Amino acid sequence: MPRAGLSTQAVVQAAVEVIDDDGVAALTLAAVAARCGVAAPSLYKHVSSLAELKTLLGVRVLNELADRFAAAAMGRSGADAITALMHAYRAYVMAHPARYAAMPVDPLHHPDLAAAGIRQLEVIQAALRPWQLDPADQIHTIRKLRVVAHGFASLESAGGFGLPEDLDETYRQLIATFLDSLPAHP
Amino acid sequence: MPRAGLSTQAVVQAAVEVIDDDGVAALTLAAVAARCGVAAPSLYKHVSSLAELKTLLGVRVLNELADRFAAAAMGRSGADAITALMHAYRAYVMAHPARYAAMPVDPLHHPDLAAAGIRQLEVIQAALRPWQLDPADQIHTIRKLRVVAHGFASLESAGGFGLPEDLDETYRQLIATFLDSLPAHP
DNA sequence: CCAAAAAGCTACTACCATTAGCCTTTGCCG
DNA sequence: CGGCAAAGGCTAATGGTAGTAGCTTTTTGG
Repeated sequence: MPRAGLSTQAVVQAAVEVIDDDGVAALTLAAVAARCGVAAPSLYKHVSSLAELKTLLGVRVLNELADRFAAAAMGRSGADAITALMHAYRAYVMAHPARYAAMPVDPLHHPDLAAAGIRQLEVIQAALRPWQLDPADQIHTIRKLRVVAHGFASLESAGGFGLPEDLDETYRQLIATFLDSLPAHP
Repeated sequence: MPRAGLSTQAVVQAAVEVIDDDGVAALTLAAVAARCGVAAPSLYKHVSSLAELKTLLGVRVLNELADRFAAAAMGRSGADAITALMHAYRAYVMAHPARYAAMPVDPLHHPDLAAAGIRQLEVIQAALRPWQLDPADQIHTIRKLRVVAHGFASLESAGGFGLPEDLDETYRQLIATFLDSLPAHP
């Protein structure tokens, strides 16, 4: 019985590979165990339940997207930074649709997910700084940005748009409309 | 062994009640059978599989939302009609979040769902008629409307907005921004 | 070098979808 | 009105799922 050398993060990594290959519905402990070369009950040494594995997967994916956000915003400001953020969001979702489907939509309500969710928020807040919005306006603005990015990305990744062509143009118009809705900034 | 008097539509109705009560994750044949007062295998006389039941549920929900759309648009035109449609969308989702979660996002790709999906589309097309958009613009415009309505409603119904207050204002702004992005009409 | 913790395993339970095959009710036709 | 076939229930069984219990082996730390 040689030891497989697993760890919690290795199990999460296997879960990512399972959903990348076969979709989020194929995420079972049996599939993860098979990929790790281990019997299913052995996973309980590293993960307390399937629900916890899904939460850990959520943390992983939230952080991955926050990294993309930070990279996209770096060295840009104003409308340029916002545009880059929104394109980074869409690019991530299309590159990893199953991971996006595994990303919880309400991270702030779960203690283990909140930190990763806040990382994303902070990047957006920083990008909006040039507009010097008052706190209430800032909340509405961040919400609207999320609505546009999440709405478009979730529809696109789920095949919700009938015709595949011209989606770049639709998204470009959405970003332009969102930017137009912001007050002028110095 | 008195007969329960089931039918396919009665089974779908029981499925609606199951998800309304316990969420979309609780939709199992066992739960539906219990609500019908019947053993689980008996459902196969009316429904060929759980997957088919989910499709039928999707048809039901798509048509229900299309009905709301039609009712909201009736007797209105222009920006007034669009505003009413978008509020009807949000109101339906908040009244029946589990049904919305059971609504397929890509109905046009499934033959059994396409008709119901097209009903929704036609109501939106009719509401946009005053703008006399050319076909390409019409596609982009309908997509943008869906992005805003679906993005907001799916985030709200999933608890994706941290603070509950002022959501009416956020949605109002989104609708206003969408309407501003349309060309002026006569 | 040994003891204890960590990390595997098998065996088991409970629940799920689905199939097979049986039996009773229902409705139609002679 | 009788009977027969179809329809709509049922139980039993299969294979897949999450999770638990308890055992064995490996690793590690004193």
